[in-house]
Amino acid sequence: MTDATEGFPRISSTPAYKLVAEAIERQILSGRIRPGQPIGTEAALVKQFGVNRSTVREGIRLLEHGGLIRRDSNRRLSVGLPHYGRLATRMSRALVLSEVTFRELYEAAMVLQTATAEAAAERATPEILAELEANIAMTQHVSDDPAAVTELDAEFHTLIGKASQNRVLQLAREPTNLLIFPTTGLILRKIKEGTPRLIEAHRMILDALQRRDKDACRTWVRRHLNDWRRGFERTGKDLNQPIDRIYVQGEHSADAGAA
Amino acid sequence: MTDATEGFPRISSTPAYKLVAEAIERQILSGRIRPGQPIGTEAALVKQFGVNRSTVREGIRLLEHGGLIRRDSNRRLSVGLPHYGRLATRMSRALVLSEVTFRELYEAAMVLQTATAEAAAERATPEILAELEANIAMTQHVSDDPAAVTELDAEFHTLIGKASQNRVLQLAREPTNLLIFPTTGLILRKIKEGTPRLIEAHRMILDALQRRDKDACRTWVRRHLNDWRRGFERTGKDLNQPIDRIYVQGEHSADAGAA
DNA sequence: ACATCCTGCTTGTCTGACAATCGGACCGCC
DNA sequence: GGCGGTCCGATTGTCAGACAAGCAGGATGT
Repeated sequence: MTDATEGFPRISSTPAYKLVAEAIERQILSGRIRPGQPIGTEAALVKQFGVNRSTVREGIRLLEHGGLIRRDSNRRLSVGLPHYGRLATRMSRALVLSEVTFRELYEAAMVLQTATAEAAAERATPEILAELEANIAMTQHVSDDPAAVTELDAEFHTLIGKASQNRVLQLAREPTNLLIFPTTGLILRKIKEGTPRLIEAHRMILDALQRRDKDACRTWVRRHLNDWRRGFERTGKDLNQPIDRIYVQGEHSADAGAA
Repeated sequence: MTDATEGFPRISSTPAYKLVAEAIERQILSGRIRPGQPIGTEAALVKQFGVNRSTVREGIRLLEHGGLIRRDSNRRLSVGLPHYGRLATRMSRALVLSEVTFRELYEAAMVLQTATAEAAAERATPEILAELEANIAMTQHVSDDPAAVTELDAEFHTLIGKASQNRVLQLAREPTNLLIFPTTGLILRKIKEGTPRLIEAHRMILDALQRRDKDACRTWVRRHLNDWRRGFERTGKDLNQPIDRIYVQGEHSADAGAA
């Protein structure tokens, strides 16, 4: 005890792999390394940080998972922009796990979707309008298949997000999309007149976008979502119940490429 | 093209550490393991999965980073709810890295904050109203210190998020809060009349909340944000410029304990 | 009964190794 | 010269085994 080594407080119990992650993270966030630029190999990082490769690897995993780092085809490391889709998946997962109710979801979706659609009415480009048109045509074409319609519905709304040219809104809106989407499938399977109503709503929304008519846009988006809600209630469910666990997927499972 | 090799999906052998992560993730998402419940030790997982401990560790890191798994004081693993704050940090980081403009931020914030405030007007509890009141009093008290005012401003808006009792909105709104916040600091430092205006706006918003007056609420939130925008422009900046890199922090850096 | 010590268990880190894969150089053949 | 095939080095994914430090809980001495 009389020893000089006794009184020193714990400096920091932060494990080394976290320190490694932080160090690289700072480099990226500060802009010293730009997206797309390669990071050294594991061996190089080992030399730079003076820790073991296992430790470096654990640190790298963190960033890789966070999307700050990517491995391209060569399996080499490079800086990559965080992927919105992944983030949205994780947000929906968090929402489901905290047992958010359908009512909360509905309320938020109403706000976000109307706002996004209004922004889209201002700024939609001809290209996106064409994509929306194609989407509707395709929906009409597969209108017998609820699963396919559901998927196209989700795509439709994502396209509107893109049309808004506001990435903050897009990111905020995407989780509601992901969470509403599975329920839409259930509804369409149970309620026959759901699909035609959905298609009509999409048509009217697109029409409003083309005319740059924000009010009509708002009206039809509201109507569309209210249809969803009515359908939801007609399937015998309660808006106050939490979103079912089943609806959330792990973030590693979304790999089906766009056909 | 006439070749049969054109339609094959990309072969991608998923590395073992990812498989481990997915397996555990599925257990958690499906509800077989509940939040708070402990997961086996590393050694146990090694036995269950039949892979090396390094591999298990890399897999665990992924989930730990994603917030699905936590290490409590004993450093033992247990399931934990994803933390909203962390998610919001990561969202803002993604937005900054994709060079979102202040205009996008402003537009989204306008929508989200008004909607949140309206919801809060409906459902705010006396407890939260008291907290808001205390927050304003404190702001008044430190009105000489722009940094402190800024921090309290951020807290004020987070409280309104809580008052809305809509966690979807809350999560969607938080990133805009995080990103607007540093700029508010700059503005208050430069523009003297900023602080009193801010306090007045907070007062009026709280008043509207207490009267459950959604319209007044909306009006004052809009006014408050417009003040921010005017201040922003008066500091000589342009709404169309991307949000500065400096404003985003790594997610591991928030460690300064509350004094 | 209480304080103390010892003994595992668990995690964080390190050492060293090997197989598979990818990029590139090199070589032989048309 | 262009082409395909082969070999080599670099890099990653995975493994086996080891050790120090922190912590829990039981054994021990008083």
